[in-house]
Amino acid sequence: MLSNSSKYALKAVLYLALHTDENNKMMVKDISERINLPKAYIAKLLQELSKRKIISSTRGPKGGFYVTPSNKNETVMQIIEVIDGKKRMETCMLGLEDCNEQKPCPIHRLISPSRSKMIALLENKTINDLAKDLELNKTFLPV
Amino acid sequence: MLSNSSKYALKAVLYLALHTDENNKMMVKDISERINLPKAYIAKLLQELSKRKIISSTRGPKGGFYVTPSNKNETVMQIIEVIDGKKRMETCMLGLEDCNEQKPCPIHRLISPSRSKMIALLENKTINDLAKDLELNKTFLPV
DNA sequence: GAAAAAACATGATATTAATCATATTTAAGA
DNA sequence: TCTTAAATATGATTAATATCATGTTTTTTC
Repeated sequence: MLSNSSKYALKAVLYLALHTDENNKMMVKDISERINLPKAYIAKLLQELSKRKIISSTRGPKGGFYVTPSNKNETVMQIIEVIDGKKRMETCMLGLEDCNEQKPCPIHRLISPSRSKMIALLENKTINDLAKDLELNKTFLPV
Repeated sequence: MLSNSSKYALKAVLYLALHTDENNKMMVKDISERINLPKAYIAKLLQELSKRKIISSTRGPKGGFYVTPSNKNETVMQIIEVIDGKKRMETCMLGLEDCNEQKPCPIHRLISPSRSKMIALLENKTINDLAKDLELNKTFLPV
């Protein structure tokens, strides 16, 4: 469902949402240590997210990655789309090219409702929503 | 969600459910041509399914793969489990080892209900159910 | 304006999943 | 009982994904 990459990306963005802002940037070295994921790999992902304005960054000394209040309004699905591409989530579960409501594959009607629901939830959930839950200890992000 | 392998396996089993029985076996060469998937690959999958009694087979001349009425009572999830293993479907969407109801990851509560629903549906749906839909042209399995 | 510290861009390597190939075993039929 | 036709077992290759490495650009500070 999610690639390893988008799992890592989501973890990193949530970490940034909790621990950074315009005045408290964090460099990739520290992020990767804190969330316990490979530095070079996480770097590539964060660069991609930054290029697509899902998160923010500045180069040079005192630079680093951070998330602004505006960034926090990005949704979970937007992260997934940047990293995995739009298709991955929407493609037919049997991998059929022309599966649709009119010509459904054998499991389309069965699982489509649940999956659509899941996608809708991810599209409506913002980074801010998830960050708040973490702050209130309603959810957990172990390293 | 599903690996390529279990997609192929499900297609092949459904094809067998529609076109074979104890007296009408089909060899892997023909199956692969009909469903338009690589022969050697499909062979490996069918052998695994046969070993696990999800489908049936006999060797030698006039042999081949087939599904019995009993095989048709196997569920979609059983195919997935044989090919992908039990974990793939159930593992935390963020890949966290110790994510659970008591200590949920940031998206656990969000997507867990939809996913559980999906799994339950796959566990309760038999090959026979899906085969009937295909026979009635309620669903389609393009080659 | 030079030096250093950071992200950025690009490409290389390693690991895993997908695909293919082949020798072995079993069953049917002459 | 010999030959042939099928699945079976096993391993090799290829492709995709995950991971790592490094030179380039930008920004800060002195």
